[in-house]
Amino acid sequence: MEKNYEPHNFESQIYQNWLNKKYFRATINKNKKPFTIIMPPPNVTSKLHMGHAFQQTIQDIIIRRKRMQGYEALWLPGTDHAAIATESMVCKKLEKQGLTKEMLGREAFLKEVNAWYDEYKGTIIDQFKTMGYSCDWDRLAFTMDEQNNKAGRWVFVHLYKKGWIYKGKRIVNWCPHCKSSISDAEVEFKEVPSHFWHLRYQIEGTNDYLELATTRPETLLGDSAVAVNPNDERYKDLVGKNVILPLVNRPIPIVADDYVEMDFGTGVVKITPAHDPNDFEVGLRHNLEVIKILNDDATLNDKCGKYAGMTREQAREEIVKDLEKAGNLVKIEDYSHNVGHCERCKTIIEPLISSQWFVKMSEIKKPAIKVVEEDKVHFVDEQYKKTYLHWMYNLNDWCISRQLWNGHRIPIFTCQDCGEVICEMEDPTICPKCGSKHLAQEQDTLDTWFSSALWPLSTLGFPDKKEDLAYFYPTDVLVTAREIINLWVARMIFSGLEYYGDIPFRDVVINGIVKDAQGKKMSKTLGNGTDPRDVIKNYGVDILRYSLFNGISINMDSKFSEKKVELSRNFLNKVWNASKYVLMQLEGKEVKTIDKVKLNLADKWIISQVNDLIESVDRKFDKYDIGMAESELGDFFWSKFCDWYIELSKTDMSGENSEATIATLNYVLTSLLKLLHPFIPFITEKIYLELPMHEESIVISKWPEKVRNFEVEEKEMEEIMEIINAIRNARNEKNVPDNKKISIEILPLNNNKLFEISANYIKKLCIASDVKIIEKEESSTNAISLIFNDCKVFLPLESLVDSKEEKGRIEKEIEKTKFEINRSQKMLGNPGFVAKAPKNLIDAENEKLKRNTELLAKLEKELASF
RNA sequence: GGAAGUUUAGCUCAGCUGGGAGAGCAUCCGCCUUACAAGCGGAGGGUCAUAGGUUCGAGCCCUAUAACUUCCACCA
Repeated sequence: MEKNYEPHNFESQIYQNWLNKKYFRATINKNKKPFTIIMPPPNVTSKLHMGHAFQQTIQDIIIRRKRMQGYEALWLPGTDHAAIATESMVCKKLEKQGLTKEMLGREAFLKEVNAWYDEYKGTIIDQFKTMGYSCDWDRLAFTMDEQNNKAGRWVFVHLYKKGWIYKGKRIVNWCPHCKSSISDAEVEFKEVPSHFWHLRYQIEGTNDYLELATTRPETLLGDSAVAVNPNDERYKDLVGKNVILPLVNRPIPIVADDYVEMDFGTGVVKITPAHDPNDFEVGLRHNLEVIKILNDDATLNDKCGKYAGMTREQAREEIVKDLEKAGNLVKIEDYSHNVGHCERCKTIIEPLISSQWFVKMSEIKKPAIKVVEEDKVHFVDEQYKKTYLHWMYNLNDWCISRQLWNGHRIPIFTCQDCGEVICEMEDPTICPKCGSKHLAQEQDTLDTWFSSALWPLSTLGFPDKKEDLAYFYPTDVLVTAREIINLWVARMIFSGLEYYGDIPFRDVVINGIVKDAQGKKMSKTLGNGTDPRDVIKNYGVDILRYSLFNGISINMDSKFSEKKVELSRNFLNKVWNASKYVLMQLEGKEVKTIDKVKLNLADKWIISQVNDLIESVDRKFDKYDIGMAESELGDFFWSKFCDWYIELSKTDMSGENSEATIATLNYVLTSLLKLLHPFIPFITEKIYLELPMHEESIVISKWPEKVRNFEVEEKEMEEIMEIINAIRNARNEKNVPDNKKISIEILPLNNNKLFEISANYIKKLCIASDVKIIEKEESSTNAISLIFNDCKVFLPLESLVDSKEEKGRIEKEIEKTKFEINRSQKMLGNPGFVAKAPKNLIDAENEKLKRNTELLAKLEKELASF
């Protein structure tokens, strides 16, 4: 093995070998249980960022352990076509050439889009491979590939025939500049200073007025009601009456609706169903007329009389003037509020009514609610179960049509001659009703989430390949982000249930966000992000992977910093060096398994510790607490294995029973490498293959299992460790530098054999020239004495010993012990505690009391000798 | 506006069904001890956000408050 840890020398080489050996390939294997993860597909044109590195590595860690545990482990990768983002990028590119998509036409435009995909496709996949991800690359999927198209078509036809797809009206975000509807995600809300215009409408048949406030007086022309809260005492009597809409002199009703907040404004709202999403909803509930008053470019249309042709800004000005003249304007207040802007052109968007396609949700959502309520689909973080259910209970019909060209075109054809609507698996060429060949397909495409919702099904071959589906589906765990619980997770659940009759996954893990060192979200515009590609370049993949998880909970947001990368580098370097040491010890020796040798005390201790570790790490893994599992492994490796065991083993290595130590070193290192492998796959493989006993690759090696514990020896070793700590402490207190050896005398009071066995451990770790086991106490005037329950330790430090100081030290020990005794006595004297506390706690407390009482006696006797 | 999360050492975070406040980094002291100075040994450092409550016992459970973060909605 090379002297220094140089990850770049072997990481990519090792990965290539894994690919060649097809370790990540998963096929139906009746002798194994499957374990499946479907990757949430990253945008096909994206580049690796910290969010990917974090989320995908979580999955790699999970799947690698399962593979080692003997499951047929499938991690199925894929990419997303990201319709909106791509369409907007391609449009921008065209714009630079002075073109628009309309100038190209649909077909040519889609060619451009595909060229764009081809150009960027693969970058993100290559970067995932660099990260060491153990995906079955043969199954790489794309949300626009054939299987997905087919699944989408199947589902659409299925829903259509069931009568669950329909065309309806809805308010969309309309950009008057782009002359297109845009999705909610493309709307930027910005705080804009404006006014609150207080208006008064005359109540029909009276001289009374109703006062209301609005930020958009120009939409008054499209008003079809005013609304108040049904519980509002001020207006209760007016509900059902009419007011006269000023300027147009049209009577409109006063309706009662919960949407209105009593203590906002005057508690009265004008309702414009055609130009406000909330008003539209109110309109539906009260069956109100929908009056569209705007053209596509946001000028007022011909229904607006003298205002027709004005822009919305001009109209606002004119209408306010006219209202003032007519005596309907009460006052103008300053008011600033959020206004939606087009992300691309920054124009203020206009909510407009238009025709859209919908999926009826009332039936399809029912089983999806049930499986989560019953935890058949289990959100590992309970809080998200609430998020999900809250959304599902209030779920309205799903608008699936988008006015984009990129994406899955809605497979509905209308006969231009007889009006017959056709929706089948194959594109029709003639009308089945009238035989006409004049068929027109819908222009709109489907919401990206429509196909994403089928991801676990389509990637496994739905609706065709029933075998893979039967074996790998339902998948085991979904790892995804908080903000798409409703958009994606929910839709996969009802889709799986409706189209295949089973849940798509059993566990849902929602991962946190990786933020910068200050706790700010990493963003391109802020430029505060760390690029994982830079970390890989400078430190290697394992170090990046390790740094992402050390000491964090994956469900919470974490902070990433260069500092953490350095700490990780230090750890991996430690792993390298410790392994190098172990390999040196094993070289040229016959290495036996630990059940074939007579183990030393330290060997038994570390073996017990490793077995506890395996249990604990497994427990954490099973709770998806992988950040904590990593930290525990790191701590164990560094402190228990390196600082304690390797140091202790050095004394046994030079003894006659070194074969046990060799066996133990081999066993412990092998186990630790395997446990660490899911986190840091490359370095562990590199070292593993150097070990004398190894399988073909650590990737397919067997995950460690608990073998045996040595309870007695574990306790004994820990007692010795406690003594070692106390001696080291005394050395430092007396300022004895580490380059000066001391001599140590031990007077056993109990278990004499233990001290004979351990003398060399103490000698080595306390930097002693010799450790003498004595039978009788000698004069202690020139020695420091340390009192334990089972022994006394003397450090004859001659001139450094000050009998006054020694007396003080013993007195301090006595104080401490008395305090402990007092504490125990108080607790045990408390009738409430004795009556209510669990028995094991009371027993433990009694035991402590006993030991401390004995210790106190010894200490007091020691003090008396001064 | 609605909901959720966080608040523990100077920093980053652990702390299991309530039962003596932990780790790493940083700081200070001492060491080139034959795997590792990117290292080894040791030490100091905390009113567990605040105020109440439940309990024999609260970092943990309940109530309120504050600050920060996130998600959803976008409100006349």
